[in-house]
This record gives sequence, structure tokens and C-alpha cells, in this order.
Amino acid sequence: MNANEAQVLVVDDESAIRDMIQFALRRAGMNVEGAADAKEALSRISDRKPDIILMDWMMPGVSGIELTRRLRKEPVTSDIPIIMLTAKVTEDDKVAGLEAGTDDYIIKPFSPRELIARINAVLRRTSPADEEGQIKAGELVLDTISRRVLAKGDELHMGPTEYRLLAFFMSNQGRAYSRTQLLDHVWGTNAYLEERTVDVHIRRLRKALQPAGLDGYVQTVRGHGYRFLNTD
Amino acid sequence: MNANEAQVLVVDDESAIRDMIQFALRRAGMNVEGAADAKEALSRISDRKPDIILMDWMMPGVSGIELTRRLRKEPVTSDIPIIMLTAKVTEDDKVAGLEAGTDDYIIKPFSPRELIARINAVLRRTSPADEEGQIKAGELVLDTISRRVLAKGDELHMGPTEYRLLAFFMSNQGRAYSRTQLLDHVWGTNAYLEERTVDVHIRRLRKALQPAGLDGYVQTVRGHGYRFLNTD
DNA sequence: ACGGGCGTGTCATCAAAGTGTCACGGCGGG
DNA sequence: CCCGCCGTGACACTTTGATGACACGCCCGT
Repeated sequence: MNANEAQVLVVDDESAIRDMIQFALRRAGMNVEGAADAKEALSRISDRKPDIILMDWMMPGVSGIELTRRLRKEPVTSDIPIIMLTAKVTEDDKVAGLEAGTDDYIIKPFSPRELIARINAVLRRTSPADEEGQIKAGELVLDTISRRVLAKGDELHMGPTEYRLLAFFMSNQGRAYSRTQLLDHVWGTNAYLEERTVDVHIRRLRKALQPAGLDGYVQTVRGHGYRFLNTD
Repeated sequence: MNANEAQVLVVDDESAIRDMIQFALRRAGMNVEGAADAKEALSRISDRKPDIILMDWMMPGVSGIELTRRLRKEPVTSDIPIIMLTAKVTEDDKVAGLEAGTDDYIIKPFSPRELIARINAVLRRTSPADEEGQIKAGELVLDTISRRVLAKGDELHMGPTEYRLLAFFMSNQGRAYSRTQLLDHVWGTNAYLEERTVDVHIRRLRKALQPAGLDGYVQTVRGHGYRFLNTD
């Protein structure tokens, strides 16, 4: 999962803090929901399981640490990473937090950058990385490990976008895609671009494949979009 | 991980013992932190997860064995190897310690040399043995025993971080890594640093390889991260 | 205890590479 | 033949990486 699209739940009784965090994280591309107390938090969680929870230590009613314990007890929620937000940190707090099963701490006041860094670190630690290895298509080999594109041993150079475009095509050979579909799959669903931009990157991809004489692999489907040659 | 750069936490209520151990291990190139009781130990652990813990058996308050149990219960800390320091050892103690999940015993009084040997043994056993002695890549030889980097016989000088970075690269040649992944693997998952910091250390590493003309071994993967040339 | 290196992380700046948009022109199908 | 669709070069703007500078912290020897 890309951390930049993570679903984050912020539990804090002070709405000012929630807003601040929300603003900072939205800026970093994350999806943020807020909850003012434990009850609301549990309701949000059952609505939609977040990828990570930021929780205030001190809250009226059910405290952060108590909520953490409850979440840890339930199998459905026990694997959600939790970062504790706290104004003061005494030794006792740290001990209690570790025992309750939080994944990290962050002490108020904190900078948005630090918060984002911590979130990313925790997500990285908890979510397993996906690796695919190699994708082959005729004379072409796309190696996701070394992040290189090889044609008969020679390396082909292309920009990041062309690389992603090619990777998508090679894992979906023979299928025709409209420009809109390509924008969704290669650029992501929150990108709003001109459809004709796809044309330009198709051209750049073809130009990159040219030296190996493989530019014919990328075919135009007139009136619809593009397709990668099926090499099976 | 090279045992000689291990992060060690010493938990003992007698400061004289802590100081002695600390002195001996620092001498062996390890990073040592001390804690006087269980509470302080947990606090240090949450600050920075150590590679190994040396723990006194008898301590006022929470005993070593009790602390071990707590650490074993938490997923975050359960994989930290623990060596128990103890004055007396009866058969019962051995059983109790084994059940609590310690990795080794050492009976006071012990010599620094013995202590270091045991630590290395445990680390070797628990860490995915990358203590190969020498890693080679083209003209480069990285000797983990003498902790030196040789290029055609000449020694190259670099800082500890650059050394670890190079060691990681040389054991994973040809693979492209993002800055985030490099931070995880070279700096550790508890490090919260700017991604750009990686750039700087890459530059320092290249500069260190420059005199041998091997700076080209470190390649930039634009829009993604870096890669070490595959020399196979 | 006290400077002085050394190593390390962060920042500002510059240059290079990549990206999105547009306009023009050619080509193909109805 | 005409319209619409696509290929292509140009270009302004953004992103990204290399690099030098700098400040801080740690350890060492005096």
C-alpha cells in the first residue's frame, strides 16, 4: 500500500488538534477521518477499517490507552497500528504504552513533517512489501527488482511515467484501454489531466522502445485508445 | 548486522556493573546504553530498539525474568535477544530462565572477553548471518572482519554510515531501492530522517569511491532511488 | 573540564530531467 | 472529399538529484 493514500483515523477530543492534523495529512495525500472520543472512534472503525490510528493519550471518558487495549483485544482490530499522541511523556507513560501495544509515540508539540515521517515509518514496518520480479513480453524484459527495461540485453532508458505505463501494458497484454482507463491505472484515480496527455506519453514510450525496434509493440486502437501487443 | 556495531542495552541496578560492561563493550565498538531498572529499560527500548539486551537476574522491583516475560509478550520487542547476567545459577533458575525466553546465560563474575564472545554468538545465531567476512563486487572488496574497503589493494576511507550503506549495496547488487527502503535497511526502522539525507550519504559514498574511479558503481534510478551496479 | 576533529543530518541552491498542454499537420474512414 | 482522430514538435513549468555549506553532538586527547 502506498502510504500516501493511507486511511488515517485521528482520535482526539480537541477539535483544533484534529483539524491541524487533518490539514497536514490531507496535504500529504492521505485520507483522514476524525473522532472526538472512543465511542465515535469505534463507530468509524467499524464503518471503515483505517490503515493506522493516531490517538490522543489523555481523553475524557475512555482514555487512549484504554481504547488501545480494547482494540488489541479484538481480532478484527488488533492488527491496526497505533501511534499515541501525548503532551507529556513520563517514564510511566512509556511503560504503560509499550505494554498496551502502541507502535510509536509522538510528543506534542510536533511538526507535521515528523508526524508524516512517523506514520510512514510505522506503515512501512507493518505492511509487507510487494515484489513481482520480472515481466516478459517477446523481446522485452521489465525487471521490477532492478527497475530496468531490457531488450535483447540492452537497457532502454525512459522516464518514470513511461516505465509505469510500460509495466501496466506488459502485465495486461492484448487488452485495449481507453485514455481514461490508462489515466486511472497509470496515473492514479486522483489525477485530473487532459486525455491527450496520454498520447504524448505513448509517443515517448514508443520513442524509448525505438532503438530496439520494438515500438510496434504499442498499438493504436483508433477511436478508443491503445493496446500492447500480445506476445504469447 | 555486524556484531561490532550492535546496539546493546544493559539493565542492572548496580551502576558499577553497568559502567564496567559499558566500558568493555564500547571498546569492542558496540553502542551501549544503560538502564537501572525495568521502567528505565522499557523507556530506552521504546526510544530505540536495541539489537540485544543484557539483563541482571536479580533486580529490586520488577525482576529480570519478569521483564523478559513482558518483552516477549509484545510483538515489537519479542524478537530482541536477551542474555541474562546472574550471580547464582541453580538448576531451577535455568529452567525458569529458559521458560521466560532468554537466549543465553552468563554467570558473574565474567571476563569482558567472554561477554563479548557470548554476545557475538547470540547475534550470529539470531541475525540473518551476513557475517561473511568478505563481500566482493568487481574491483571492490569489503572486508567485514577488518572493517575495511579495498579497491585493487588500496584502502578507501569512509564514515560508518557510508560503510554500512556500501555493505548493504554490495550484498544486494543490481537491486533498486527507494530512499525509504534504504533508510529502513541501513539506518534501521526506528530512524526518522529526511529522505534527502540519503542523497547526501550517497554523495559521500561516491566521493569515497572516487579515488579508485569506482563511483560509477552507485547508480541513480531517477524518480525512484538508487542501485548498486551488478558486477556478476 | 575543555577544545578540536569527525561524523551526521538538514537546508539552500543550481542544473538537469521529466511532465502536461497546445497547436499544427497528416492520415484514414465514412 | 471532409471531418475527426492521432502523431509530433515545441515550450513553459515542475520535479528531482547533485552539491556545498552549516550546525550540532559525540568522543578523544590534552
